[in-house]
Amino acid sequence: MSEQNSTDAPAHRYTAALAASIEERWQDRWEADGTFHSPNPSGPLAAPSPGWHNDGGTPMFVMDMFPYPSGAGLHVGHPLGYIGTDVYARYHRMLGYNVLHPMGFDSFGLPAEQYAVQTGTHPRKTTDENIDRYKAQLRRLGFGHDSRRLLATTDVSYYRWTQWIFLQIYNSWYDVETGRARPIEELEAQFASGARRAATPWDQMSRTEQRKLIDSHRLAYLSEAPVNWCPGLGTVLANEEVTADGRSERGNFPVFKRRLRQWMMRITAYADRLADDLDQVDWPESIKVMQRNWIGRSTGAYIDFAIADGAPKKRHSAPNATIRVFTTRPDTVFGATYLVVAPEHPLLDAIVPDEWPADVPPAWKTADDPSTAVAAYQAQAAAKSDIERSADARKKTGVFTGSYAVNPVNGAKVPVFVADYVLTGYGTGAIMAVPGQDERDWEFAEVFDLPIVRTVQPSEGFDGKAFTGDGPAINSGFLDGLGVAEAKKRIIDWLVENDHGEATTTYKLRDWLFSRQRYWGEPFPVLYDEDGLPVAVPESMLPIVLPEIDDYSPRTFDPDDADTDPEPPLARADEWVNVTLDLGDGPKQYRRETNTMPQWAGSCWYELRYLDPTDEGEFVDPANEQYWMGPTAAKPAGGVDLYIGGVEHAVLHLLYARFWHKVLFDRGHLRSSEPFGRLYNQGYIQAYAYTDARGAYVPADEVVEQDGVYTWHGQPVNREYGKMGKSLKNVVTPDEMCAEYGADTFRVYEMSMGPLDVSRPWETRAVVGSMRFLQRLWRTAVDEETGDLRVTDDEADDATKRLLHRTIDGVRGDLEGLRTNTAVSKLIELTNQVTSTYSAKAATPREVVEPLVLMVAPFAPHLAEELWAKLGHEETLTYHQFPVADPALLTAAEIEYPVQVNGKVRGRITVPADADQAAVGAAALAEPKVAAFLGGKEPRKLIVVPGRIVTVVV
RNA sequence: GCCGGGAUGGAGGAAUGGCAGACUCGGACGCCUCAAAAGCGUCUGCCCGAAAGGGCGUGCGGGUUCGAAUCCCGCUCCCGGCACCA
Repeated sequence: MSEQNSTDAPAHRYTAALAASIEERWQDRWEADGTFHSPNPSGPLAAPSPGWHNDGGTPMFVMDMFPYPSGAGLHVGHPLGYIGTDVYARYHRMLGYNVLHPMGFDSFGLPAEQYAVQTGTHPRKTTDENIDRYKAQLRRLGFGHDSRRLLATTDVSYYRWTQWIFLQIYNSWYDVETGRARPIEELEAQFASGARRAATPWDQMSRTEQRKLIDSHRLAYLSEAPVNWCPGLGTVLANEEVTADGRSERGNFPVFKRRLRQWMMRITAYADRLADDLDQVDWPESIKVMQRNWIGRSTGAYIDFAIADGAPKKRHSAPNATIRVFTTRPDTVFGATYLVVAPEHPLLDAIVPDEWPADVPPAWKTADDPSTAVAAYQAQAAAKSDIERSADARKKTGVFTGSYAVNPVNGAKVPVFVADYVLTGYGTGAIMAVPGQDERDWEFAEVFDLPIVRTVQPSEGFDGKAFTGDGPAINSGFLDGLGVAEAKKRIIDWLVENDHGEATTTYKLRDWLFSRQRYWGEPFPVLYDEDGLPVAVPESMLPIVLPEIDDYSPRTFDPDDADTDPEPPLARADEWVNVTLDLGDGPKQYRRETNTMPQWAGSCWYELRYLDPTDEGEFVDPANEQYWMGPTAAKPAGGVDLYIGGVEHAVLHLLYARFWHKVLFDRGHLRSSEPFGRLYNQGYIQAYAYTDARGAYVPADEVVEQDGVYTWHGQPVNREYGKMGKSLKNVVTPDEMCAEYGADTFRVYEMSMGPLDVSRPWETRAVVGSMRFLQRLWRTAVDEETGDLRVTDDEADDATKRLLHRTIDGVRGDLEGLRTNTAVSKLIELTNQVTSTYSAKAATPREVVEPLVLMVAPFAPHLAEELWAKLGHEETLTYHQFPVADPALLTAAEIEYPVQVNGKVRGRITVPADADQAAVGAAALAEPKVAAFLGGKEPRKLIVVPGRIVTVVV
């Protein structure tokens, strides 16, 4: 040992270097032994595994929202949830559960494709490199993932099943009668047999007409949908990719709303079940609320308003002369003083007369004739982007159509307006306006000086305009005096009896636009025949593999030329696109679908593939799905036992995945009816970022703070709080933390920062606290100078033993509830107690060290394995039983009670734990300071809370 | 505007009707060291006080209770979601 080294830390202190060697060794051993392999009941992964409970262990499936493998790699925020699930999974292995804990990659996506467009590098290459990097980063953190189940959505062996599931959806229709999806052949059989009727009898339709009819019922269907089309980029864009002034976020090109033929998924068919089945899953209430709001179910009624005769020159016959409105307040129909239809309403053309009718207020005549006025307004509305519409929100605009309708309850002639505050996509795209009970209608009525009739008596003291509360009906004929709920029932009965409407339910949820003009996505297993009609690729021809191409960019156009059509990159792969295939009726020419699926597709079902990742015959073996995800008493809809991820996926991913799961359930492929039985949202780790005087970001790790002032190289900087990001120069990576402290320290730190579901700032300098904890723990069992075990078989002292058992009890409860931060603090307390009691002695009692090591194992698995081995155990502790508390040791022999006098603690007494309340009370009154307050008098009240406190009231 | 969540020391947080501030960072002082780092120990909510001790204190104002960070009523501010959905 050299002179300089002699003053260094002791040779066997738990340092980052020692941690690194321990961690690498155990990671190698776990991998070699297949420690975290979870056997399936059936199939290729059914081989037995070490420590597995083949005879009655309860299955438990724990997983994370899998990452997109970005080029930037992981920062310290990403693993928070992964560590949480790993702690939970390791803990449950030690409780005897059969735990499945996999990981994977959501690897289709735009960044790799954009990089490919810029550099010509195949997205596959970029993606694979990024995945390798992520794997290395994840391995360094010591996760107990079953490595055999690692999957990537870009693997052909994975996406062939994504395509297969698409075919299941495509080949299904939703039977409203039975409330579930059924094979499309059964629908065709119903039409063919006459059990179900179409407008034209089945046998009088051409084969093409028949196919179009069937196609219109599929759960995956082609539709002309308005989308954001950006000719300059050659692609359609998501709403999030369009700026407030209607241009592309990337490139700043104009974006046009265009109706294009796109694939849609009929998620709306499942609206009720997606809303109702939330009652069967254990999710945060806030997420359930967000999903319910997104689905947006509201109950009300359709009411039909006939167009009044007379004014229009064009004559109409039923049903075109009727405007059907949707309302949640049919009880207010007596106050409907006008109608409003959306600018896109299909009936608009038919009801607009050639001339203004007589007696129209001059202010309503915004043009020479009604059709000019309406056309101008329609053009103006069409030019507005969604964002502009909402920016103008509440400023009511519209024009009179020149047409009148008849209120069915009182025969009143009411004007029909067109206005953009009525949305075309919701309800019927038409409303009855009741300004007395609706704030928006009131505002519009003020603009056009329309009559306002109250139909609900406002509550006393009400001084607003529209009254939306409950109250007795007024001015409402036979409804007068009824409350809102009762009035609704009565008016709906009346509407039905008189054939003017019916009760109904509407939803905000829209069908899901499912195609993208991208290269790096799953190809659709769809062909077009010579009639241009879609034909499913037979299952036997899957997978449809992405073709190799030279140029990954879509064709671009003159940015201002809206009348162009997207040409996806795949459209240029001529040999791939144009094929001759025999689908059973002889070789024919087909053209392949050249759109690809959105990135959501792969994440819609990955939890299922984890169960059987190597199965080549099925997407998942039913026996495996039943075992890991089948319904149980505690989990009525089945699904993953714990799914942890960020709240940003509250709606889209979680709703789409539930939808696919339910289709597969309906089609008999699954026993679970929900994919995720329990969901938990971890918080975000955020960070401070610093800007200099010019507003440029400076490296956060070079900023120093003194007395609340932040400076960078001497110049003052401004502090912001938010995300971690490369451009913000505040990224801290787990790699850095592992190098500086070790993976175990990093894991402990992330678990101790606070509750898992709360967002909080990252603070590198605080990580050392977790390092110190592990160092102390190491030192209780290992001599820092010699590296020898310093453990004795002597009995531990009573106080330490009792604390140990209280800790066991507390840590079990905390881990069950995912309260990792309080679990860690309890382990630190116990370690501190052991340190202060035994560090000066020759050795620490084994009966304390062993359970402490086992309890630390879920958090710091490498260190725990190392100590466990040093303690003489040859087997991994992964499947060793978690310590069990001895109830006899959970309470102290004596209890110290604080004694309050009038709410303030004035003294303390120590009594035997088994003392009865009277004895505790007597001891409290005898305490000198308490007695002084009493001054010899009897207390007015004496309250003994067993085990807690004594309160005296004088 | 509507819906949801939140506010506790210098910082992260603990306590869900019973001793507010566990545990951790930071800070002060000390030990060890030639020295520094690491490590270890003591103290660390605020105010008065040399100390003993006392007073105040969980965003603000009320209330219930022997007792409230915790329950109830009324506000303020912050974060997230939705946003003309009839």
